[in-house]
Amino acid sequence: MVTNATEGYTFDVFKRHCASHMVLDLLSGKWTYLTVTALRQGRMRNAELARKIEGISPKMLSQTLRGLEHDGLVSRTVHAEVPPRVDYELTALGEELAGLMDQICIWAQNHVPEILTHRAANGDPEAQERLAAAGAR
Amino acid sequence: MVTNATEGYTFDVFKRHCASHMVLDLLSGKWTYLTVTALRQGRMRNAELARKIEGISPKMLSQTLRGLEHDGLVSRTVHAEVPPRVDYELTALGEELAGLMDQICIWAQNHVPEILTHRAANGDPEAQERLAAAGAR
DNA sequence: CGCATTAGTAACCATTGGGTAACTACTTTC
DNA sequence: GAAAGTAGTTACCCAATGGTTACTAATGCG
Repeated sequence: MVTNATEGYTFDVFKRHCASHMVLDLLSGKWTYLTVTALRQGRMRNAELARKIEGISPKMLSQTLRGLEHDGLVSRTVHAEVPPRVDYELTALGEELAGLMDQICIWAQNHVPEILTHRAANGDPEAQERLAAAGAR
Repeated sequence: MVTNATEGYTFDVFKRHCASHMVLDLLSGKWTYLTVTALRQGRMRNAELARKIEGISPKMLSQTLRGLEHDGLVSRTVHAEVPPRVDYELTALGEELAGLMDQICIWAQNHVPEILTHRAANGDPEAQERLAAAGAR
């Protein structure tokens, strides 16, 4: 159980119906992580994001950005120009979260070999292939 | 693009088919986060975890633990006793990740009010209710 | 014998998340 | 007048995720 520093809230992440289950919403979703991380590099347009995040469909990019905007992590600015220009930027709140997410990203990148080794040892064929490919290089 | 410190790997999280997409696998999944965080408090048995993580079904607990074990983040020890006793513990690798996840968890807890305010402003009825309930306290 | 306890797994179903493709709206340029 | 470029949305479909329920195995205890 944790007591919130600023307000008087008392809650426990492990309980259902607890507001901090929003954590899960923030982290889940296949594209949230990549989108937030991409925006760390600064303000970007829809098409730029689509190009950067390989494999994201227009629908999911839009949906993910809408979600982040909803939570106040990303701001969306429409410029009155032709052709239209819309850009997205992390808010201060978003920046904070992005920093933490980036830590995990860096950690993961540095431990890819270890995790692959574990997976391969447990019989994961994809991990075995990847390891073999990396070893051959 | 990031170059791995220990090996010679070069990869980019934003590319598909990149090994660091494992990040996503680690973070996604409704229960991974809670399970890892729960295990930060030390070695635990199946039933203890089930009690702690409110709402998790036996199936999902088992599946989540199996996944974490697969990746080498959690170790599973079976004791030759009757009734059977099995306990789970974070490995060194798991501990590291758990620490980072906890940062995000703490951040989220501290910013619940802000995020709820944003959501409420964007017309989210659940957020409006929660805010009203918190205000009344 | 039969029940209780622990730690599951298996089968089945409902929900949701995500992908694909097609379509809109607006204006400048050819 | 038609095409191109920008930023989307909508409809439709499939696959993955997760929930529910029922079942197993092993053994000590009354």
